Amino acid sequence: MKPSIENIRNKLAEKGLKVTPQRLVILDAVYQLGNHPTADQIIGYIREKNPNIASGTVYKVLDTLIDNLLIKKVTTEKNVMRYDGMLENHHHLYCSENDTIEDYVDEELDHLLSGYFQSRNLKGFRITRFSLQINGVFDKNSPTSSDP
Amino acid sequence: MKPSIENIRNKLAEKGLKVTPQRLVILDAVYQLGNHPTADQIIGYIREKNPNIASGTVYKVLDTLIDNLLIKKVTTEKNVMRYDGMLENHHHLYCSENDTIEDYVDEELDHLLSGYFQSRNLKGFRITRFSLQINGVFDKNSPTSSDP
DNA sequence: GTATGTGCAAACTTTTTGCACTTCG
DNA sequence: CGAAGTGCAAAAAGTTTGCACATAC
Repeated sequence: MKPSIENIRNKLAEKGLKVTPQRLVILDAVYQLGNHPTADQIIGYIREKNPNIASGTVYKVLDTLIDNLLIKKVTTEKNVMRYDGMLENHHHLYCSENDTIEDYVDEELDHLLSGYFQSRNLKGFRITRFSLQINGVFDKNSPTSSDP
Repeated sequence: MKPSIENIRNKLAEKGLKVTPQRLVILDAVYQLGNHPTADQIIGYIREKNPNIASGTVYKVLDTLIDNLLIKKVTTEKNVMRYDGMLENHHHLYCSENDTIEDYVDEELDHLLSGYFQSRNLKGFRITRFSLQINGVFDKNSPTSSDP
């Protein structure tokens, strides 16, 4: 599932980016950490094995990866940026209880939405993409939306 | 359309908040500025007529207003918070070209979405609300989504 | 009068920047 | 070798905090 280092090397090369150890390790960290890590979490993770990396470098590399469409930014209500290695069209489940963000892939929803906006053209606005922020709470009891 | 000062006074009082000049002027600024202002824009606007307000106060008041459900935060890809005086359920049009965010009210869309998620229950996640981020560009030519 | 709110200035967190040095290709 | 990338340390930007003073109710 998670791309191998060799795989990551290719992704960088395909974009014409120089393959540096820092870039490998940063992109790998985004994949390994999975749950939409902050820059800080990425730095922490990397420094375990690679204590010499500069935080400025991490920010620069993350920006480069974003510019080259290898990762995406995820907006949050806190003022920290979070990063996402998933590139396919998807939405997000925001859980306020423990600040987690889960990817939510739902092609049927995508079709529903694009169909909706195709008929109902927003005049003066050309849509490039959309994503649904779904807020709520993860719940161990898996309740239905209608509790007694 | 925009609430009068008297109206704002009532909103604060209804929530059991003390009606201070700072709160009046800050909430008024959010309404007047309209387009999802940043704290900085709010401070700038207020200082024109009221140069003595402290920025710490503005942040504290904004937090109070959020806690009391008088305004909402709007997330952005930049790391600045933006504030929104519109409370009704709505979505946002993000225009990357000039960093504007427009409110988008569409009850039909709301019904479509809540209907969709009622049937298709996300197991383990209790949805409290959702909002659609619609990214794109405002365009003077009002093109359809299917250009030749 | 008292709980609540404000001003101020300092501190904190996150992110950006500039420049000499290094490295990938 | 040369263009591109990194480290470092300083600083910018945005926001939070603590505490003495002020004010709404």
